[in-house]
Amino acid sequence: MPAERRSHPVTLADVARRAGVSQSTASRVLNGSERTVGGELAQRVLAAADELRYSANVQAQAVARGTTTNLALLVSDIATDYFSSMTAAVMSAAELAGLRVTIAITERRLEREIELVRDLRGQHARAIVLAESGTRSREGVERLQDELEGYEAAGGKVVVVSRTTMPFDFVDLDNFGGARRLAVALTRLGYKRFHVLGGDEGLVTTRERIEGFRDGLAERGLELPDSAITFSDFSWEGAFGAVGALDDAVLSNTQALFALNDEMALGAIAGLRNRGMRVPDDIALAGFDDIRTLRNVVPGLTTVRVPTAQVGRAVVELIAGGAQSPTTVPATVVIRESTPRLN
Amino acid sequence: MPAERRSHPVTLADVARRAGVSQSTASRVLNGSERTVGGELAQRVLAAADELRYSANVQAQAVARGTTTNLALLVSDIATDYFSSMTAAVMSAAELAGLRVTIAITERRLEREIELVRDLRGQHARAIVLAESGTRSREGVERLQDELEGYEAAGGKVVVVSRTTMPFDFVDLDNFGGARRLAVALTRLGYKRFHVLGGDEGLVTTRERIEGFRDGLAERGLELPDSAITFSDFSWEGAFGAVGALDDAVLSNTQALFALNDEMALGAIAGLRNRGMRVPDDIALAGFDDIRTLRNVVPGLTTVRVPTAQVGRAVVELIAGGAQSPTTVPATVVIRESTPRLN
DNA sequence: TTGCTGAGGGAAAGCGGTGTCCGACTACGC
DNA sequence: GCGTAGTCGGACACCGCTTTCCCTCAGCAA
Repeated sequence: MPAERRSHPVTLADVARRAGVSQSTASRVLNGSERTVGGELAQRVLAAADELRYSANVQAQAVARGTTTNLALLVSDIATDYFSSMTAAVMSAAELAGLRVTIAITERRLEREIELVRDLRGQHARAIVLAESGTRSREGVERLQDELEGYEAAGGKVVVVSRTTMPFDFVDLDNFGGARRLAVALTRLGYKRFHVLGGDEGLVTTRERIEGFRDGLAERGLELPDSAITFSDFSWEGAFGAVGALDDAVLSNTQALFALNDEMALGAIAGLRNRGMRVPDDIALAGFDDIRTLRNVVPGLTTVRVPTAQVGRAVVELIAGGAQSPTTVPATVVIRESTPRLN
Repeated sequence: MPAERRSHPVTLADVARRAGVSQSTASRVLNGSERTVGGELAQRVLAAADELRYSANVQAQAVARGTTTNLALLVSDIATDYFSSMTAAVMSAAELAGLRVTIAITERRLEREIELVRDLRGQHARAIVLAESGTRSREGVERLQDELEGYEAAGGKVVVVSRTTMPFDFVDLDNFGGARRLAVALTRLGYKRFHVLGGDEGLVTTRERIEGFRDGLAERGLELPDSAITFSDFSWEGAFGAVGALDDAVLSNTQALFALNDEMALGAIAGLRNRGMRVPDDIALAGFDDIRTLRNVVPGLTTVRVPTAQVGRAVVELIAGGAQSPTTVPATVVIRESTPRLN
């Protein structure tokens, strides 16, 4: 081993010195530039960089260039099938586009989101992606929106997923259409009496899925009264609790439950089991998202597939590809054993 | 709305100018410093910062200070229960310590890991956490280790989880002990004939769990011949395939399967179902990790719980808390219905 | 030759901060 | 009343890199 025991990082100046060129030249060779550098010098620089194991200080580059390649992804909870697969999708798309992803966890707390956005502005993140469905109190959202607009004014790009009420570029899941088609499919299987397990009442996603479902039923001449909807929140525990609290009468009168996402559907299964009811023997059940873990549940859960990979790609496209038009990602119904044909 | 339509970011100099103080003073007030600033001036700075919605440029701070607060977490695949909960754990512990986390996905590819480490060196990440079990080809590991040592020499901190063969600070899961206790518990339930579904053969985790299991059996006077181990890889698909390929004779001769992690156990269940076998009626099954999605599987899967939150805390402690001594995190056996008492 | 052009190298001025150093001013002891 | 220490602002030199601008020099037309 020759030497290089210097414990402090190798800088561009070191490389330049070693190659016997100016720092400008070294920079041009190593870190991409308009200008070209003569062949022989370029070789020397490359060699020096290699020997010294040079690796550019990205923070310094960011400062000098005035821009970063960081994409910030805001999710509410990463230890969840839906968000972790969304994250994986965004990350792999971002990688292709040469963007680095940093993940921030909002815990669904608005204050935290606002604080995070402000922080990210300071970080000069190139883009902020809000991956969770939004809209709680009207007023809170305005403050968040304010902060995001400040961020955009400072040169950042905002992309929201499934949160079309905000005035930013978005990627929309076809919640409405998916739920509508699910309703139609279920009625075709013979179901007529439904009960919906809703997520947080204020969320756009909740509303869209319910309205889509309603619309689909209407198409088939059926109604979904408000009394046939129970709100809790978008979590396993939420649905578990909601099912536990449901009236016996209600339950015995419904043929199929529609949980607004799979996580809830799984919670519902557990809740039902707790009450001595089995899916689909005693009641049918459908979810939404088609999360990965469904392959572990028996009988298979009927659901609506949301192609997260496609969402990831669309998001990055919006940021890096210069695509302007917002995208709506399709959602397709997947019928499995939890909703067998009736009769 | 007063003004502030400047589309370029507010800098510290702007704030200082507005407050009528020097930049040094503004810096001292806003971004923590040894030195104090007189009450009135401090107030003015704070007010100016607030009006301008100032947010410090972290890259510039990093350059000036020569250090960052970034922790890089290397995982092989984030869309997995085990890693996503590990990630969540590290993130929440890191947050408390004022560290930012960036996640990098290795896809279990050594080349990629090496490249990532080099990259991170350039990013001046404060620490790199290798969260996946390691050790493939001896030679490859040496190159990775080399790169990591370069990173440490440059002032970074390396922490490895469950990969004690490398010469870095580590947090160790008690794979050996957990598996040993599992073996003992299962034999106490009456099981005598086992088959193990192993992960990647070269991985430390695989070896430790197998050896622990073996040790536990030995304690009870039983043996685990090599022929009772089938290697595939640490994934649902791996176990699914392995189970599918198992000899009928082998299968009918074993009372309990031990899958080296839960993901594999779930794959095994699917594989067994495919062959018309049910757990636990036809064969018992145990896993390892106690991942979150187990709450969705019926009958409940016997497993060994690894407290990821604790791992996360230990990791961050090693980085930020100045704790020196490596930690071993306990693993506790959780018996559920997939391994009922025999007879 | 002269004059011009264009390519390519280097010096130096930033980028937005931090931290050192210096100097002014107050407080205090004797 | 003077020396001295202690506070606290501000100037300014960095941090590592990019980029502008200037300069040299080769190539080439007139």
